[in-house]
Amino acid sequence: MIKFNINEASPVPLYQQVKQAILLDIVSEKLNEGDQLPSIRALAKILKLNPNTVAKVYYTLEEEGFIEGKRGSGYRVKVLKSRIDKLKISIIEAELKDFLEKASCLGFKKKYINDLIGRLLNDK
Amino acid sequence: MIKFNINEASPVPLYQQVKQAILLDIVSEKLNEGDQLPSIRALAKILKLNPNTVAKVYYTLEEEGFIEGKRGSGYRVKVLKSRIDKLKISIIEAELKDFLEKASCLGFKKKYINDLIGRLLNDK
Amino acid sequence: MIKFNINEASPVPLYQQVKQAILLDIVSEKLNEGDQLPSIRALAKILKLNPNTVAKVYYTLEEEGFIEGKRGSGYRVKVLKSRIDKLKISIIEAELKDFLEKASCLGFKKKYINDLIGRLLNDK
Amino acid sequence: MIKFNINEASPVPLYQQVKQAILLDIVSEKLNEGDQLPSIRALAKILKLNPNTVAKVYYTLEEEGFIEGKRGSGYRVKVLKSRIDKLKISIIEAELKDFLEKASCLGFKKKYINDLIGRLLNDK
DNA sequence: GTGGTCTAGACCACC
DNA sequence: GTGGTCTAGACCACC
Repeated sequence: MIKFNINEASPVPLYQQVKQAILLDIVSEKLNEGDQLPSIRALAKILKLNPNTVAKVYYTLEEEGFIEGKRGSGYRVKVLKSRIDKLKISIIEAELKDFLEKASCLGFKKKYINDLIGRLLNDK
Repeated sequence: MIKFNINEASPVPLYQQVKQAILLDIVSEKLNEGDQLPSIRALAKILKLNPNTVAKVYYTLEEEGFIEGKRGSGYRVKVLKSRIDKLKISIIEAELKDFLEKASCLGFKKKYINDLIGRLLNDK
Repeated sequence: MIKFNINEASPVPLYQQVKQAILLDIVSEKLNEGDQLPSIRALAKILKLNPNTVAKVYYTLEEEGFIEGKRGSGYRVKVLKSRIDKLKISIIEAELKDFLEKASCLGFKKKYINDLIGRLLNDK
Repeated sequence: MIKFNINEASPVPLYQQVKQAILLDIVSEKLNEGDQLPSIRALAKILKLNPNTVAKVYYTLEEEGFIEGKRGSGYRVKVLKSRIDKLKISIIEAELKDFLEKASCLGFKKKYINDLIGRLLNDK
């Protein structure tokens, strides 16, 4: 089951939060080619959202080619392994650049960051 | 002068983007205790925003204790060095945890991440 | 229905007057946990105020933890009985201290004040 | 010396706060007929206000007949004992009515209020 | 329908 | 000049 951390107070629209959660599961291969997604109504019930909001999620994911809907049989994941691998790398590099930029902006030295990373990586 | 990268298309409200930019300059000590901020109207003109929007930025920053305004004489930075140091560390640790969680969620191994960090840290 | 005595001429901002009126009804338990407040637009119409002004009232009451708003479904009262009881007492004691201080400052004797209170209390 | 509790954050304009403080001293007979008031500039310096603001105070107090200014010799208190006595009583009665109304609005019983008053009156 | 953000522009107290 | 309040009215996400 997909893990949704919906944050009501966030300025990010709910439908985008839901979309990101599904996308993350596709990219991390918890959801795979051909997997069935919950129905709009079912997911709306689970997340306590209006079905319109969930419909918007599926509609935009379909537009972007990550899932595919058929009348009467719901939505299924539809995505190439090669596309996922590219996405993964571009996501993680962008995130890391972001982090390093912030760190340098706050005045942290390479050594401090390296130590911190070492510590947190081994905590896990 | 504060660097503002306002993103009109972002779901993050403009006033929060401006607020974050100022906060970043306070935390990174580009803005220091006692420094005068541009007047509401002046900043509004620079950023091509409505004065009300900038007023909201200053008002909420004041509520959170980072700046202080006086009738007739504008806003000034008002923040303790010790508070900044704590903030810095908590920000960078939270960002890093976020990043590492995403990385592990996407299935990247420690080694891969470590190599990537090494590469990007030395690029700079 | 909440009773609003808005005084246009007062130096107290309109939004604070409205806020105080609502707060008084919460503290005096005319408004109770879970009660729905009128929508921003409805209340603005009733009080002949701008919706922004009423929004500010609700926003600040929410910040202080007295009411809670949800997108699409409006604001509701959200306050613990125990908090109300404490508030009541602290309000009435502060008001009374204020009054007694003024009275003593103006040179009224205990006896005079006591008689006056006795008279006014029985008038009611 | 007059005691000024100026509250910068209050919505009550500063000039009205200063005016009230002076008026209270006149009514409580700490300032008496003929007493010299500090000069506009002197008072402005003490209160860290702009001289314009203090000038407004004196100007409106003069308009209302409580003080009188002469070119070259500053302002003096000018008020009849009978007027003060009437003022005193009307002030204290209005304050008390206000207090009792709030108390009854908050649901406090006569007995509770009486006890509270008894307690606070004897504290002093 | 609901609240949240935003613009344009006014008036006030204070400097 | 400065900030604080307020109106009129727009557009968006969500119900």
